[in-house]
Amino acid sequence: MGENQIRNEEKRSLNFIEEIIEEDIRTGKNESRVHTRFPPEPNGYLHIGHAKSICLNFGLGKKYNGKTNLRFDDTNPVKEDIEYVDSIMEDVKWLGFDWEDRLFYASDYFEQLYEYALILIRKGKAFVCDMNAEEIAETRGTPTRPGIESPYRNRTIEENFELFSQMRAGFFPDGTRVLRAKIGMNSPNMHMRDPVLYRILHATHHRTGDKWCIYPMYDFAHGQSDSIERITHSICTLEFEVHRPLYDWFIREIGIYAPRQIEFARLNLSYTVMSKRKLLELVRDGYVNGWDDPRMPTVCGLRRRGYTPESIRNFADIIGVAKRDNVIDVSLLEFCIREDLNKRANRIMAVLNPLKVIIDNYPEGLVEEMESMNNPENESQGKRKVPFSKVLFIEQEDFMENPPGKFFRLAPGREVRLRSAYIIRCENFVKDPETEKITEIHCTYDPLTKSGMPESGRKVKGTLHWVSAMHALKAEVRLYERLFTKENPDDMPEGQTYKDCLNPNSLKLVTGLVEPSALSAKVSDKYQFERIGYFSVDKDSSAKNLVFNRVVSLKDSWAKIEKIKET
RNA sequence: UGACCCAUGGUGUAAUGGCAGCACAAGAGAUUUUGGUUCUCUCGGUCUAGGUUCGAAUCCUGGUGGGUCAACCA
Repeated sequence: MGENQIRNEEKRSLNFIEEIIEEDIRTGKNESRVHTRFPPEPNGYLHIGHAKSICLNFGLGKKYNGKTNLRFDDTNPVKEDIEYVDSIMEDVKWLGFDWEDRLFYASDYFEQLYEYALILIRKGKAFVCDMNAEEIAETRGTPTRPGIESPYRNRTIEENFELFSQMRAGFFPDGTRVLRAKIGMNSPNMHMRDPVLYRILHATHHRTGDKWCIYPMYDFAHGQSDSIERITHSICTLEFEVHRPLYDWFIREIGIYAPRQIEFARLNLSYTVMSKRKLLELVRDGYVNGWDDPRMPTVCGLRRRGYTPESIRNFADIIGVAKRDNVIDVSLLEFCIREDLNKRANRIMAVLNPLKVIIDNYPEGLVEEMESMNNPENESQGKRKVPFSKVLFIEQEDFMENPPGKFFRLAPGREVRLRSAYIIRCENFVKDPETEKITEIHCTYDPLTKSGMPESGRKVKGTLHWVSAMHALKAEVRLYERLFTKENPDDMPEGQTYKDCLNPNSLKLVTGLVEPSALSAKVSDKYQFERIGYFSVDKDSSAKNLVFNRVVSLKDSWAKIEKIKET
């Protein structure tokens, strides 16, 4: 253990949750144990906001030598499904976290929760209410006006026992009765006004089947589940702050172990929506192609897009944790994946918008294998051979007939370097007289400038990527952009919704030409297409039909210059 | 016309009564066989009014602004 190492560990500031935890450890609370949990409801797919919570909870468990449970809060059988349970487990694992043998379900505790309800009834702290949902809502009052007590509030303990067991036994149809806490109707906190504890739901649960026809409300299950699991720090988002007094009331009245709830601000990302409802609509109404569409902020969407778990974990780390509302700039997420892939992704050459180049003085039929670095950032990733021949393709954008001042690429009479190959000079070009489109460029190459030769060191302004026409592979390339054109799609002018700012260009399909080494590409392999961006092999890809998703473009200072000129 | 929470550069986050720092973004330059990467530099901030204090982003009070809460959803 060197001194330097100790010095390096020094002084990384703590977030407010870590401060609380370290204080609890210091004072010996819970025998200085740290035990967190990630408690999703299996009614949808996880998104980047959940990823923040997962990284937080599992990260804290790891950091303080504690444990982290995965618990499904599955108290509403009509909305939940095993499909979601499976996808959530897959996503948590993929993100790099392990709940070991601690996979739990709130439904595991239904019997225990029922017992807790009985305790409250016995203490005269809960009653069966015969009002329907509408009546309960009407008598709840408003935040500024107290509610009205239920006429069933003063039933005897015996009567409540009888009715509640009949509820469980299936005597009553859905919605006819509920079990309510008896707290009062005057609290300024709406959640404290005789809240519903149990409702009748003759529905098949994905785990308990038809065993139950009454189900606990989330509020009656969540805190007690944490208590049963001896969670020390129940970390949740801000909107549950007002629920905390109710959880505390349950814990106190039932007389069980009390976890400490800490609330933090949920993640918002610019140019995206995060609510389950909106995400569902995007999928259901066909604005995207499923939950794992690479434009979706879902974990499976990001994965398919080509984001790595490391980049997402790093993102979660960088954005921090606090209590104030926040909107993180997507460019930070993009920074994280570029940083990761820059170090790791092999480079290959691909041309997305091909323009034919003929090297007039290059021998007909000759093919040279050009050696190229897989990753200049990391020599250990090795080298590969790229075939070069007389007819090539470069990008349309890399040639201009009348280039402006700062254009460093190919133009009549100008020289450029072909990456890992020769320096070439544009001698002339062919233009379609009707469309004015340039169809073909004629160049000469300088044989002494082959990559690695002494003459190759000659200064030229630009370096272009290219593919050999006779060797190039066709590939379907899916170019993604942000899904929305507005920074905050949730905040639209009167009469408009987030759907009014969907980006019509969020997906552009092109057929590109890639160098032949791409033939070995396997699903989810990551590449940098030199000078273009990072790409990930889509699950639709096969040797016959290569499919690449653009994860993110490279930073492009030339595009910036051009953009400034436009405006 | 309630309760609770929050307020630091464009964005996010530090500073725990003692020099307002870091990252992203933006801008300038250097390097570069990727207009990438890397490096250097610049721009720019404590919501407001009082109070406490030798000293306040930090503590107190008022204001202002934002958020959350009125499912038999979670």
